[in-house]
Amino acid sequence: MNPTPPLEASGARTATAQVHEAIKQRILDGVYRPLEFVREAAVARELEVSRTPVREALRELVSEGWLEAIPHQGARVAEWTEKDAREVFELRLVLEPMAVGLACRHIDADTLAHLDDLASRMETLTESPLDGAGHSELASLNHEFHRLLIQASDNQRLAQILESVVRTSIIRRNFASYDRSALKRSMQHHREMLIAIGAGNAAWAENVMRAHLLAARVLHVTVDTSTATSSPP
Amino acid sequence: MNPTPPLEASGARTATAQVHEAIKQRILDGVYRPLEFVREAAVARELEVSRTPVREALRELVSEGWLEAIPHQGARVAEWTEKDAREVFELRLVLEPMAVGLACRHIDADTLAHLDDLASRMETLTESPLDGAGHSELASLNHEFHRLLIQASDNQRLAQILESVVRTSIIRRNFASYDRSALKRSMQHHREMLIAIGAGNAAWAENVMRAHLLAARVLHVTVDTSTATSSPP
DNA sequence: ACTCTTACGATTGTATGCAATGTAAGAGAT
DNA sequence: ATCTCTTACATTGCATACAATCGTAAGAGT
Repeated sequence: MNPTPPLEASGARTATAQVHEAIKQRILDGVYRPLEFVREAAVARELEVSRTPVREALRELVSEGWLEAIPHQGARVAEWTEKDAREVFELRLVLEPMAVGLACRHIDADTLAHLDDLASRMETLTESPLDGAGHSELASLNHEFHRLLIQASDNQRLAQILESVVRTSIIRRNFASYDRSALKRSMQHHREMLIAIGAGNAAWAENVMRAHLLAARVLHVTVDTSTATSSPP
Repeated sequence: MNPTPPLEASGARTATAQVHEAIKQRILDGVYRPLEFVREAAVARELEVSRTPVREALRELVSEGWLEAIPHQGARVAEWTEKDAREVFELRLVLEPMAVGLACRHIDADTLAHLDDLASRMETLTESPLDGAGHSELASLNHEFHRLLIQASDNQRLAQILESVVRTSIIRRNFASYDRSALKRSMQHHREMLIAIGAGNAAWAENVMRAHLLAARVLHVTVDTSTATSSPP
């Protein structure tokens, strides 16, 4: 699924993997801001390792798109532009429907039950007004819902691509801009997708996913409706 | 006076970049075979550098999917299974039509002319019987055609994803299994796509691309089942 | 005031030594 | 013979020292 950081039991990983995680977390937390350089020596000092594992972690993060490398100058946090947001949405709009379509053929009962549970917990959350922590938990559950759905597609490459594409955009995504009706509609989409998948109706599930993403896009960015891509037959 | 991005286009690249290229070439050439470990010390000796740039190049190649890393054991050439082939085809079948669809809106006259030239050269090649070198050149032109089309989509992430996805499958792809009619049909697809793009008809172009890929899959699946066994010496 | 040169400091790039880890062969016991 | 434990070896993981390179700012010359 995620090939780059060698995934092991979270106790005895290598130093490189730990540094990798730590830097990624700092980017997500906004400690390192866009266009800011991540200095090898500074990270090494703070995490109490040598520069070697830091360098290797930085190279990996560059390959994953978190940082951009400038030879002999260093690695800095990738900037997030309007064009990036558009690119990611275009990709999600094609890949996530593909994922649910494939999931219709491969999903097992346990996964479906897990997804159902996640959907229920999100619905419960949205029944009362949300504070900051509520928004944060909702975002977390939502991310897990989409991640699990993607895994169920049984296409490792698709899963890896989507994971990386979605995670880079997740930084500035939350539900703060959702009003009550938008929230309820979003939850409804989740529920409807599960029903379509349970019925083995791929086309239904795919189109609900497209509606789900397009509805979210309206809230997150200013949309040029002419950039819509046609759906496969 | 030199606004050109300081990327590795120059001849005086870093040792890491050179090692990266060298190893990639050896994988493509079959010097390193699937599941074979690429040893740091051996590569360092042969390329006359230390283990450090080799290690960094290996990490990058792992992130790009050329190798798989096993902690404390090394990096080995990723295996290519039937499932891999299926996954890649599923992705191309969705992403390449998307790319041509987007290209319909963003493409410029120069690129279109370049594509036209590539299509013509391929057609010329297929008019006479092909030897090994001919197949190789056709494959090269074909790869360049698809690459250029993908670039024209003006979606950098899509381009990067497709480049990596297609590259890993290109190793075992050639036109040796194409009979005369299949070759001509393939060339016809290229030509028709360019006409559809020139007319700005995205749906047309997308569907020709799907047909193009599905037609190719039929031939490659046949090839795969007959040559799936392990290799000679 | 302006431009070009140059020296310096900061940072990355590379080499090498040593520690940690996994693999496999062999000795000893059952 | 088979199993287990030990041990030696090959390889990766990490730390440190040194070299190469870039950006900057001071200074000479015009």
